[in-house]
Amino acid sequence: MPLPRFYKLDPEQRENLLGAARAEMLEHGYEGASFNRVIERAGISKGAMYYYFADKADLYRTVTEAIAEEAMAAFGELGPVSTAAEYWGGLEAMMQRALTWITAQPQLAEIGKSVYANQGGVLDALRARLLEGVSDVLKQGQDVGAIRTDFPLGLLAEAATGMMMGADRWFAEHFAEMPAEDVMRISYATYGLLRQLLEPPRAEP
Amino acid sequence: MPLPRFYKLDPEQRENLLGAARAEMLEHGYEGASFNRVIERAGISKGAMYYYFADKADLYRTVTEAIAEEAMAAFGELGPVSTAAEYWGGLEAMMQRALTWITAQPQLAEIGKSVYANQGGVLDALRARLLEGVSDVLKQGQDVGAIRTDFPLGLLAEAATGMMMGADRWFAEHFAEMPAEDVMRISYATYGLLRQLLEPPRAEP
DNA sequence: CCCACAGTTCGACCACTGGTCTAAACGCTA
DNA sequence: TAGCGTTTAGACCAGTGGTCGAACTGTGGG
Repeated sequence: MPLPRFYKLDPEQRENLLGAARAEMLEHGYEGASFNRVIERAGISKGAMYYYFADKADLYRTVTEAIAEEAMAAFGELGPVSTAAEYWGGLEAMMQRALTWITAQPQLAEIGKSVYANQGGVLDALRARLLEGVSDVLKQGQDVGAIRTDFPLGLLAEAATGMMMGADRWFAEHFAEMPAEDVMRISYATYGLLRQLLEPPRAEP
Repeated sequence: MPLPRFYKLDPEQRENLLGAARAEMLEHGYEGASFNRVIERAGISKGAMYYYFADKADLYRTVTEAIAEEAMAAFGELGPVSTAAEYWGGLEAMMQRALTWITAQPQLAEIGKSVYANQGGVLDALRARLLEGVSDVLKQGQDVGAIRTDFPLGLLAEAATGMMMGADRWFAEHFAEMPAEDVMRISYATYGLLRQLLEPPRAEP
């Protein structure tokens, strides 16, 4: 997080700094973003930047966390559910909201995905929080018998997230060359795939 | 791939160059590896290096492809199968071999995973080949009725790979603090999870 | 009034990165 | 030995993230 002084800065300047960093990341992606260019963009000196942020990672982390916050807000909450059917309905709606946000903000989503892909880097904490969010949702499902309990919760969360990321990658690569109705149909079916992965196993016949 | 001249180099020197690059990548990971250090390690001049490799990406790609080759060889083939039961047996053995290799070569595996995580970078071609391999194995399963056919093959491959990567991440984070028998049990159960994801859906009761 | 002092800003500078380019050394054939 | 393509060496380049001392600001006290 930024040094405490940063929060004593007038909001306009704060927005300016973070905005410059965000613009840079949108244009060049997380990896390609240049600290020096951010400084140039913000019209501030290097010394000043380092006066407010510990280092490059600090700045980027701050921006990325803000994006994650926006995403979370857009995805919304599951809300209270008391039956498995309600749960799956709520989850479907949530996934729908997520999908809408992702397609509306493809660049932001790209940054989000780089958080997920990142391993051992500065975004680890953020990644952990994301998976905690998923775990929480799954936990809710377990409480109403919608989600299987025969696996460690964290493992389920990782597996489910990984699966959805994989599916997302496939869609990103193919949805351009597909009729819209196929996209809809298959993406809905993929939700079914997720559900099948997470539901308690049916008894053997 | 390296410039053609590289293959006219005497094998010892070839091994030296690739070895230096590999050592550097093992020590610092794919992202952290420095081209200049590789040159230093190899005891060769920069001009010579650029004489044999187009650029940094070229060198790293070559090394990574070699590692992928080794991994593929270690995983082995599924072999001919004619029933679903045989298929799942063969796949289990294959996953077992993969797991063994990964735990024996954790650093190499780490590089392999960074290939998977990578998006839009120099490793894209390699990533595509990996998924093609997975697709081939799934295709074999479809032919004997072991793998569902109600999804595009590529999507299944991405989803399955993503799920396993997620699971792997969980194991990497938890297996240190777990009794070995739990690791075995859960990892075997995870294989069941994969199978459940990929098998044709059972008819509704 | 002005001086001291903390808080803030500036940009020159540093070590390092991947990449380019000239020039010399080498091996070979004529 | 002269000439020619191949190979090697390393100075050099722009760009990177990061450091640092000097300069500027505003404020409170003697």
